[in-house]
Amino acid sequence: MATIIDVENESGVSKSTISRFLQGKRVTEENRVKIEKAIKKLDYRLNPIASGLKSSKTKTIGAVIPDITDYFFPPIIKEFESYMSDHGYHTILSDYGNDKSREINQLELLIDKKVDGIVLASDSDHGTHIEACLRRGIPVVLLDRLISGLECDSVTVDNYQASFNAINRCINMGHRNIGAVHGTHHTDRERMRGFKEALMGRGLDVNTDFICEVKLEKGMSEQKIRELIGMANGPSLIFCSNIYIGNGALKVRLKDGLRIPEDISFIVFDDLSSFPNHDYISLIKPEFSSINQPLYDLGRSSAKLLLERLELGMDDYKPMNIELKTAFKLTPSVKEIK
Amino acid sequence: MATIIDVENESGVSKSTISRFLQGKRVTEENRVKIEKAIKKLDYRLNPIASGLKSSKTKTIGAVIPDITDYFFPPIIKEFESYMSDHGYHTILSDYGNDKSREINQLELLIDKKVDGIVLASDSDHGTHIEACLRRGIPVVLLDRLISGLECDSVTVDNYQASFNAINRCINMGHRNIGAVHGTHHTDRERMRGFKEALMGRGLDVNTDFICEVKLEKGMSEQKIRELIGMANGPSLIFCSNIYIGNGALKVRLKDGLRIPEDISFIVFDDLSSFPNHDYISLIKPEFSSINQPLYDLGRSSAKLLLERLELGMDDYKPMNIELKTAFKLTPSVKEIK
DNA sequence: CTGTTAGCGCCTTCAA
DNA sequence: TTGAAGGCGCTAACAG
Repeated sequence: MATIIDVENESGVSKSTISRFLQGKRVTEENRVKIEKAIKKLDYRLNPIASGLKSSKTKTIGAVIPDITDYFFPPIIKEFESYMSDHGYHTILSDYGNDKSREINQLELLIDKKVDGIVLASDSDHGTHIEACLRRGIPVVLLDRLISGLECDSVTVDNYQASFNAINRCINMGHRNIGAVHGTHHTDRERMRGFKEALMGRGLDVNTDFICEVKLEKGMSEQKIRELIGMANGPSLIFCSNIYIGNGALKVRLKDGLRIPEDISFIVFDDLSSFPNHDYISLIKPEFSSINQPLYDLGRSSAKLLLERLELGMDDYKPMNIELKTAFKLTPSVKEIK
Repeated sequence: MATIIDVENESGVSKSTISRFLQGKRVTEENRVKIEKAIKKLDYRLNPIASGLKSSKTKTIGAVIPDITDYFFPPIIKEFESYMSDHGYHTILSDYGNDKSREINQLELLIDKKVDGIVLASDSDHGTHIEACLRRGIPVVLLDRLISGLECDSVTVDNYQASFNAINRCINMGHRNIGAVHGTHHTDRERMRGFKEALMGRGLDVNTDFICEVKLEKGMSEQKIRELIGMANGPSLIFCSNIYIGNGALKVRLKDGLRIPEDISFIVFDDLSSFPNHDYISLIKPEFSSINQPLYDLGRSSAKLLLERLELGMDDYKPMNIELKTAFKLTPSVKEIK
């Protein structure tokens, strides 16, 4: 491997000038030609490790997520990585497997690794580990999930407003007894806040009998949905606060031969058929009404925001918070009640 | 940030001894205690950039794949990253978006980055860019897809044998007119080789009218499947050489109200319902018969193999090739023909 | 087993 | 604008 010294010898130009040239600084035309020729001849490549030693920059960022096999992380990460790559950054993938302690651990490893920045979809209810990054001058962009009490750059969606609006639409369509099955994450809580305020805003009761919390969405939601459906004088519509609960609804529907919307109406936060490779779900009619997140935009916006922060630096840090808009897709899965 | 010099001063032990200690080499008990105390007091962390400069090791590997939003890469990558992480390596994700030239480009970027190794699911029909890695001493593990004429470590599945066996089973069940819709990748070709040899081995014709190639599986397979089904004296069973074609079959089935297996029998290479978050598909009965790949094992085996190669070094390189076994799941989607 | 001594390849003052 | 010189933090050869 040729080093800058080889280029110095080959070109007759000092390595400091070469180094400057490599950084795009001004060099006399004469030297430029000499240097370029030598570089080409030797097939010289800048050694990023050596340059990083002095500057402490690695052109590497860490993407810390709960589970890459989850629905929405692949498209988000794909777009993020692609954008960062186009801007000269490599992306280290760090899957903490929905394990809070591992999330903290992975963040520390990335700090030690000297990444230039981090994008994080946190599952934590405190921000100590994140503040540790910021304190060391490593910017963090929170993705999808905020942490209360933590001042930090972030890219999220309008969970509250979207849910509020969607429920309002259903009320307009005549629904009065509206139930919900929800998870426990920050996003679920935001969505349920929208749900409840929509009801209250229209003077409707928030009937807690109609609201179920499930901790492990992937397994438990089916049962809860059956319970709601089975109630005498139960809800006419069920709001599923995330896609796993929506999948529970889908399973109940398929297994029990539920007629939608005759038997019950559904709204799901996140649209299964909009995820890559899940489009065939749309063939099961009617599709569930859904609130759709802009997945690729989440990836792109967080990449842009991180790059911007990298430009700005961490001095007098003023968090930038981006909230993206979701789209509501109303389908015949919501019955019009006269 | 404390450096090793600080630890030297604090502990009174020379930095070379400290460095050795940090690498797990033998040190007197007395020095060990001194060093550990100083490290703890100063909260010293090894700077990987600096160590990399001398050792030329970055403890980083590149994972180069065609599309992270594809079905099987998330679980594979998850397992790979997790295993590598447990062994002190970070994984750079590099999605080349099914773009051959970008694949080559990404590999070069990773070489320049000085990664210690690469795992690659290639879409290339030649190995020039891979040989460039090997020549520079960067080991590559080919994942899922081999490249003819290239001697390289690899982890694949038994595409040929699995297809051969599956088709044989169908022949045993009485099928004589067997069609196929297949893609164009190396894996598809292997699978079709198994398909054809199974037929020939039993003295059956390989009816080329029953065999369709589709280039863009995601869009075109539906139509091809309809054509096969619509033929007078057409095949009684269709083999779909990959999951995208299987999805085409699923769509035709749902859209056209196809009865399985009364109207036609199906076998698909890869089982949709076995992918994470796709389990609800199994509720559509009968499930397609399928050949199942051990996704997590692909990730784990390639990680293990890469680590092993990192241990062995690249001197007198003898490629190691691992072929994992798939499992055949026979369901009522294949009709018994008397 | 330890400390001394050179670098690893690049960047960054500094004086010219 | 340029070159000389020193240093980033750690590793590795060497002699002891």
